Formats: sequence, C-alpha cells, structure tokens
Amino acid sequence: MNVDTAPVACCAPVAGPAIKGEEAGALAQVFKALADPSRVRIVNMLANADEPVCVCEFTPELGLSQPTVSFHLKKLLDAGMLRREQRGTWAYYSLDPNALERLSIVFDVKEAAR
Amino acid sequence: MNVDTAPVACCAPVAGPAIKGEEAGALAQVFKALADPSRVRIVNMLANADEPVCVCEFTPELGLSQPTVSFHLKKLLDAGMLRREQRGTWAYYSLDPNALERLSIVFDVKEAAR
DNA sequence: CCTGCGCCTTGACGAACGTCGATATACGGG
DNA sequence: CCCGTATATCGACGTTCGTCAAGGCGCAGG
Repeated sequence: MNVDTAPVACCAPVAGPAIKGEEAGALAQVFKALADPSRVRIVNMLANADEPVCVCEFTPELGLSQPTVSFHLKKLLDAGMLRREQRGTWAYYSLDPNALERLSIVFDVKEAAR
Repeated sequence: MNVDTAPVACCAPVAGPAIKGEEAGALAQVFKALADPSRVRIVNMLANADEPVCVCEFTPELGLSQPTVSFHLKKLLDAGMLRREQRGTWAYYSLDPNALERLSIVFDVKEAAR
C-alpha cells in the first residue's frame, strides 16, 4: 500500500485538486443505468419515438418478461434518465431531454458549470 | 411469455424496425466501462489533463492498489476509451477524443450515420 | 550479470447484478 | 360489487464485478 515511491522523475501533477470526489459515484450510477444491452435499447427506442411509450411495447421488443422490463425501467427512472406518466391502467415512459447533457460533463472540463 | 395480448388500444408502434439489435451489446459494454466511480475519476482526470498521465499518478489519487488501477485502466482501454503509450519503464494513458461522440449515438437518431 | 523498480496478470473471495416465477396493488368494465 | 388486465414488488438462483495478495515480465542502473 506504500505507493508513494517516486524518487526519480515520473510525472508532473496533472491538475491537482481532484474536484470529482463524491460526484464520481453519482455519475457512475447514471452510467451503470446504461450498462446493459436491454436498457440501451430502451433508451434508443425512446430517443427515436417522439411520443411516450407504454410498457407493453417494450416487453415483446426486448424479449424479456414483464417484471424484468419493469426492473430495467425503474433503474433508468431512478437514474433520472426517464420520465414516467400514468394514463389510466397503462404507464408511459419518455426520455429526459437533459440526460445526455448531464453525462457529458465527465469528458469536458465543465465541472464548475454545475 | 404470451405477451401479444393487446385486444384494446394501448400504444401504436413507435418506429418499428428495431435497428439496434446487437449494437446495443457493444454500446452497453462501453457504458459498463464507465459504470464505476474510480473509472469515472480516471476519465475525468484525463479530460482535465492536456498531456498523457502515467499509472503512478492514478494510484495515490484513487487510493487503490496498483493491480486494481491496472484492472480499471484495462477495462477502459478495451472499451476503446483510452490510448496507451509506453515511455521506457512507465506507461502513459490518454483519453480518446472520439469517445464521447461514440456514446451520443444512443440518444440521437443517427444510427444510420454509422 | 545481477538487482531494484514499475507495470501487468492470475487466483480467490465477498458483493452486486440480471433474470425469472409468484405475489401484490391499482384501474376499468360488466 | 366482482373480475380481468396492466404494472410494480418480492424471493431466489446463477453470473459477473471490484478488490486485494502473490507472482511474472521488462527496463534502467551498478
């Protein structure tokens, strides 16, 4: 665990202050919501649709059981990527328009722009 | 498993052709590479640095053992997010500039632009 | 040539994930 | 009021992931 052994020149400090302390965990959870083929397909289906999509549409398309689809939708909903809308008996899901913008802060240096 | 029971009006077919058959798996693997706080911090450190960073810089910053850091770097490297450069004894990593662009195709309707 | 250091790989273990079947809750129709 | 349907939740199983300790390869210095 003693890793600070750098007697010779190796690398200069990049930026230093390590601004992403605990924010990395919250951001990783958003990426974790997309780390599944079924959930990627859900997000892509919603990106191509200009109207909210109900659950009964995902089930045959993904080839999964209904509880599993609900599980994936909840994962994406808790991550803040989806919006849920109840129309009578059916539940309609749509994509959050700010989802992509929230993820791109990892690649750019805009962590102060939050 | 008989899920095609939709006698009443529920939802119209969204787009239909389901263009994301197996591409969703490859794309999910890229997101899976980012689904970890340590790897998010690695990518963010590389995004803020304008020069490649060597492994000995990540180890004290992340507070992880050196094998674990190598494990995370390999994950990001296999996903195509990082570039590796060997300078003598030390290994330097840098961020692939096309990484973000590759991920945004999920949210937009540009799957035909591949 | 031998020694020391940096990095990668392997093996192993606990934790979390994805999937399904069964069950619970809420809504609409007869 | 009762029943069928649509969705969400719970319990359980097998698989994958993150982490470290131990070992292997390659490069620089004496």
